[in-house]
Amino acid sequence: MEPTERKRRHSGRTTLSDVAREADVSPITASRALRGERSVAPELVERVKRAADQLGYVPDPAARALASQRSTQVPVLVPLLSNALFVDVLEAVHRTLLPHGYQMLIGVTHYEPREEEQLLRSYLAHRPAGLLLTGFDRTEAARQLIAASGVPCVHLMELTQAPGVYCVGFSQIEAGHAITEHLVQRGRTRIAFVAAQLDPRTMQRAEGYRRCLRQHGIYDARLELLSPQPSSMRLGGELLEDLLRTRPDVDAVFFCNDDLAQGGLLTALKLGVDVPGRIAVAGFNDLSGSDQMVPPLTTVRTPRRAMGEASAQMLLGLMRGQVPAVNSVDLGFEPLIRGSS
Amino acid sequence: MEPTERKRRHSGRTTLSDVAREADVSPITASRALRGERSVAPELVERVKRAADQLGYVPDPAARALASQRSTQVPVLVPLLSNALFVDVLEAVHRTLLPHGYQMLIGVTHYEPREEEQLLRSYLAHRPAGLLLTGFDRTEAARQLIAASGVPCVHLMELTQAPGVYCVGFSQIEAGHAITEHLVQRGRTRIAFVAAQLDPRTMQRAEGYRRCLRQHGIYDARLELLSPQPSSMRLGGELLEDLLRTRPDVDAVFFCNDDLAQGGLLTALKLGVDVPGRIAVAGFNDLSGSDQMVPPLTTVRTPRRAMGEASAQMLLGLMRGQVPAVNSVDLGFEPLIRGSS
DNA sequence: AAGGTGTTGGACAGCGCTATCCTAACGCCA
DNA sequence: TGGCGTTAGGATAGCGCTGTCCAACACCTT
Repeated sequence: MEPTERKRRHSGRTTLSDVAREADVSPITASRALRGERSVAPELVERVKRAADQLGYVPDPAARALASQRSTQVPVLVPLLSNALFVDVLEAVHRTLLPHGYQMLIGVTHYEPREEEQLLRSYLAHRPAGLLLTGFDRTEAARQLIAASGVPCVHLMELTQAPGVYCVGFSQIEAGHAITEHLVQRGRTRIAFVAAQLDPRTMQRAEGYRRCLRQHGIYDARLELLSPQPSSMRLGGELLEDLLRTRPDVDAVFFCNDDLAQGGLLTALKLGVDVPGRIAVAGFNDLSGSDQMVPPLTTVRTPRRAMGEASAQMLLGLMRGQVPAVNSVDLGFEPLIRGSS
Repeated sequence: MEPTERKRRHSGRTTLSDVAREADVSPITASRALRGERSVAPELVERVKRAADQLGYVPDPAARALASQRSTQVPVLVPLLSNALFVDVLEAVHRTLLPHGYQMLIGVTHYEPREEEQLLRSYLAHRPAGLLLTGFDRTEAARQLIAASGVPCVHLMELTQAPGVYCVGFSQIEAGHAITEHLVQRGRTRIAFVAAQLDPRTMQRAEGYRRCLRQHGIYDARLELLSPQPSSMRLGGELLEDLLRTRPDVDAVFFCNDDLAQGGLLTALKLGVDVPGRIAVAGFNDLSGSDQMVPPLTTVRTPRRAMGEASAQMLLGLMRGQVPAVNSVDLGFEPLIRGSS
């Protein structure tokens, strides 16, 4: 009996050795030629690439990850998928990473730092190439996990100047301030803030709202309507009804996002409340449909696709070992003044 | 010089061997104990599990994939992320697979069979544990890739009775038929079909629409308004305006999805067109906001979360090597009659 | 009691790739 | 021309896990 044939488990796939044999070089040279790592004679590179093409060679990511201690996976952790905001970010990230050979993995935290920590633990076991996280609201354990892993990491949606922390976003506070200021400029004095979900970024917008109204000396805490429930159009409508009933002198509302604002607008329409005559309405994020509302919704355009792309680009640099020119990329925002105010 | 220490590349992570040593068994026994594979004495299993817990052992997916020729990744290919429909499906799939240790990978095909084939090629190189695909519209090469890979595969959104093909969905044709029938029952005779994107499922709904109207002898091809552009609220509004101008006798519209229908409703509102008096409106999918419209949108509730969950469950079975009781799971649909008709 | 059958633990090798070290060849300068 | 630094290819040995075969043993049958 030939013991040599006993343990073949070869899967039949084309391996690097096949390519090397075809190109008549050693497997290591083939590996280096394909990765563009270290210098290999141009002629050999050419030969190897041709052989790989010809054999239809696709590197085995598992083997590669095992040998190099690094995969091509990039987990992206977002609070929700039911918010178009994050879906747009994800789409942009995905589109940016894919051509460079990186796989985006989606993780959903439901705004729960505990869940995020859990996800991090499991994703870090995959030896990810990089990491994209939403905001800065996480457990201390999570922070340590990330630091200890040494995996490059970029933060989305918010900004910080903390050293060694990379982030791409815009100032939620300033954005909240800007849209509130717009309502003030329209002559409104009883401006409400209506919010749901109450995640950190929502609360930063609230902070911008407060600062603005305090500057103008017209801040009134009773005009804040905060609900911990998940955001939805239905809830927006309900909150507007509440508001009109309990604070009848209100003359403007800043909804913390467009879901709520759209629901609010439609409810106003149903109730026959004149917008913007009786009450001006502003939203946040410029989600799909806001421009189609009746009247069209005043809101803040936030750079979600740009954030996705810029954060992915920054991460690509970090994964290559480059040090970015700046730690913090502010992509700004743009108030969109439309018919509802 | 000690040559033994020359090539240590150990990453510092806790490995199976560490666990085995701690539990005082061989690594293989530890492996089997943790996977529940083959029979291992209950006492040993207990000991190994305790050791693993204590050391915080997390198996290395790359090593596992390499050795077993099978990863824990499940690519899910959908046409778009910008449609809430698919996001809901993905969310449900994700939620179902995660507790079983499988990772969902998202692929976006943009309704292009070529792109799908490309994605399949790259994902299959990862030796996925399973595969979830949208519909049946793909290249022959893609079909062969899937078959040759031997990877379990479940199809979403549509149904077929083809042997050896697993699918979870509902009858798009019947759903299109049902909502059209409803408009007929409301006494409408000039019923238009307005569609965008024109993917296979949209065309199946069109087919249901046609069959229904032919049965009633009131089919008129000039009442079909088909646009290849991507679907959006804005486009829905534009198409409705078109329709009212060029087919002034129209008395009902079936929009192929709620995006378009919502845009149509808001445009009607803007133009002062009475819905449902002058024209009845129906949509498809019951997307978020449809119930908040003015008037609330008549539509078809489609089982997107259920499809995501059921397809993932079916795939879990297939990945375990089980043969499902049925190849084709019909989850049905539900017409939601609301104010717009 | 001898032989067959099923169960349980382990040794071994290898999945496909790359990090590390090594060596030979090449240039450069004084 | 000799010494030295630099470059390019290759040999070797894993990365951490599991498939395969084997051996030991318990249990049962005739």
